[in-house]
Amino acid sequence: MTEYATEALLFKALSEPVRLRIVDMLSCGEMCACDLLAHLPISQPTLSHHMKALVDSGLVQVRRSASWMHYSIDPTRVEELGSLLVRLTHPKASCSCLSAQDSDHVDGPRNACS
Amino acid sequence: MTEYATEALLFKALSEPVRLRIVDMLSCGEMCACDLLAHLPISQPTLSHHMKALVDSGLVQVRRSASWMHYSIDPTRVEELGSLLVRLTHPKASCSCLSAQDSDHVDGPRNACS
DNA sequence: TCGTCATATCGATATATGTCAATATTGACA
DNA sequence: TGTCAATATTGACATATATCGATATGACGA
Repeated sequence: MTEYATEALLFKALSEPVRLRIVDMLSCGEMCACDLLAHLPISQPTLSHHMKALVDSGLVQVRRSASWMHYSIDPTRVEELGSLLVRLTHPKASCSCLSAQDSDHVDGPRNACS
Repeated sequence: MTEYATEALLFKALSEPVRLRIVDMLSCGEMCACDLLAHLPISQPTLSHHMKALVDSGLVQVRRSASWMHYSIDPTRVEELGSLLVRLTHPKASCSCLSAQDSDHVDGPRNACS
């Protein structure tokens, strides 16, 4: 499962309503933390917590100007997430279940169910 | 935040490494629970738990044949998620922070930070 | 009807995380 | 250096959820 842990973090970053709203707000351009805070029903520490999650995921970039933190969406990273979504869901020739290495099960495939 | 809660559930469904791997396995075609279980290092109740999460999100469809549950990806729902990602991250004319209705803050925008 | 197999649910537990108040840190400026 | 504003961190708490063993349900065949 190790190989999927990193990729799951990208989706996890967007799995909270607050963070989804923040991303939506950032989609119209760079915003500083104080402006985000002014339009969100959350406390300052909570905003800081969520911004850290978004920045850690790489989906959001941060630029410091004096005391202000300016956040913006990283289009490259978003594009990567889109590609990941396609890669994970689009039909492929070889099934990944055959190449999975970290399964505790060592027995082969059972008789196929109808 | 209510408006984003439903959409966040789609990303939440993909925010766990196990579920991401399951989706990857399903991307090559329909699989039954027993086959998924045979290739995953998790217990049967845990698999059932994760499949319920995926089916509830709508990203995975289920088809019953006798005692077997056959799971497959719903391409339509995946497409919706892709569109959602674009909609949330792509630059737009009107910033959603101006139209947000469920903020506890009633004061207007502060002085813009540099 | 009985037994078996596939899957779902229950109950319990551990971990993760969202949230806030309080406090610390950082940078700008006098 | 001292103060202030913006942001980060800490500590505490509540909730969510991932996980498993045990058990229940449901379908099929003998």
